[in-house]
Amino acid sequence: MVKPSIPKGTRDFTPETLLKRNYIFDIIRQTFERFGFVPIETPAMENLSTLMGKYGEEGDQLLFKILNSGDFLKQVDLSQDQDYRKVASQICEKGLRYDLTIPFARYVVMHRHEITLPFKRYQIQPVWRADRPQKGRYREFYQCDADVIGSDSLLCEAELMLLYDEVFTRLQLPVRIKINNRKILQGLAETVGCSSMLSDITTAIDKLDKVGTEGVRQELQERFLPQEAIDRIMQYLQLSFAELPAFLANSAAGIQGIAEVTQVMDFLASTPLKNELVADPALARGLNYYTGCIFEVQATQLQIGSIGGGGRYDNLTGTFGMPGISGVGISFGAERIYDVMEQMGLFPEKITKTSAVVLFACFDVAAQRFAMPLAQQLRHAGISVEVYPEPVKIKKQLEYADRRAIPHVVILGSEEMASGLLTVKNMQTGQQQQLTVEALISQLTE
RNA sequence: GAGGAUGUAGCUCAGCUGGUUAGAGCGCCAGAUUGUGGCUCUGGAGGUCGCGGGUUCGAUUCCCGUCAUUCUCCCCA
Repeated sequence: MVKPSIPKGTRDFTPETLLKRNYIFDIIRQTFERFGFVPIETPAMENLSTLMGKYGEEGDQLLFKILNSGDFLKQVDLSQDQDYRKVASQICEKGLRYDLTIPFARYVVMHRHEITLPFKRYQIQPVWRADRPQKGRYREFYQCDADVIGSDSLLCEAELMLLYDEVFTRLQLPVRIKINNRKILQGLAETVGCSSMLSDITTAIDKLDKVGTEGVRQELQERFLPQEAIDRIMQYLQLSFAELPAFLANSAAGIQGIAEVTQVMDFLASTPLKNELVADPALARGLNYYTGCIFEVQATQLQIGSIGGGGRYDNLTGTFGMPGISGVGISFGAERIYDVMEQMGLFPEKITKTSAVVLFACFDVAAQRFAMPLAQQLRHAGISVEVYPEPVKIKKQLEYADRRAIPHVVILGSEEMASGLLTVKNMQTGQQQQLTVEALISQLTE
């Protein structure tokens, strides 16, 4: 006998869980479509050549690689000591996708002739990372991405802010949306005389919420920034957005970044958000492919890290031979949104219930045969119906209805078949009535 | 990659400084109620104490190893 198990960091979803997850996905999907995004899907596996080198050194390590079929050892040169990475590249040509952005870039290039720019796509699919699982972190998890590719306009950024606002409003989950611009951070790096260390600075600043100002200072010291630069960065972190122009006055990039954020705000001037939108100079985001505006969403009532993020990237398709295309996108962290909503009790009561509204409980096979056309009649009236498949004791069948939270049970035996009147039991009140099918239907469809 | 914690019934866990038939709650099954769920009562089933080795007269308990799970850091969603 094999002890049943699933791989580390993966999950089965129970009906209760999946009904709640789908509630979130449905709202996100509907909102994407309301903003004119169209769906695509890409394969779970991509060629490793598509994925490798796109997520940094550590990213390559975190890719799940798929062993070639057939006699994969035939190709391998084991005559001398080899780096395992080299061997891996000889025996694996495919890998599971790590995110939805790179496959999308690949998709755009491959389908360039059938795509009309600007192209607005959304994609809700699982991704895989060979990471060590932790609380709220899995090896298989879903991403919900929407990107606009082929437009430089900051109206896209503004609309994405409205999209975030709409989704979290519908989920009744209060959030703070932060916006900043990579060029502002670049301006900071220039201003403190460390342009070449931009990514060190952004990864350090990114931890501000987690480790505090002293933690950031320490992080910067470990990354060997000059003391003077560190002092000025600490000074920067205290600034409000309004104070940035003075601080970044000598950086063309910095001024450009401020202008971009301001313009996004201008686009939103006459469509106020229901949630908080703040320009936050301290917002960094680790990913290095962002080049313009960057966003992050946090739940305001719970400390749980970000539940969404995104930004503008230039030239994402460049590595696939299609340079000069700019895009901007956002992502929803479905797993964390779920956790927050669960903790705050935001899932509507009715989605946690079973789908069936009526159960037919039959005494014997004759009653079951009698029930079949009645069940169909109810179903055609739009009512979800189950017929209990075994002619066992009514006690047993009522117990089943009780556990599945099915609100109505039709008890069917010789008496009902003779009279043509159905015995309908309301499982909440325990009361029973004798009804014709028509009366039952009209009662349930009121 | 580094460090910690935990593995006992289907689930959540108790089990004293090592001691003879390893317990509880919940769940499950049956009955009280042969055409009626929840509540109650009665009875019942269910355990290689993760696995391997060691110490001992004796190990669920102590030691070592191993596997699994989980948490923190790194990184990320």
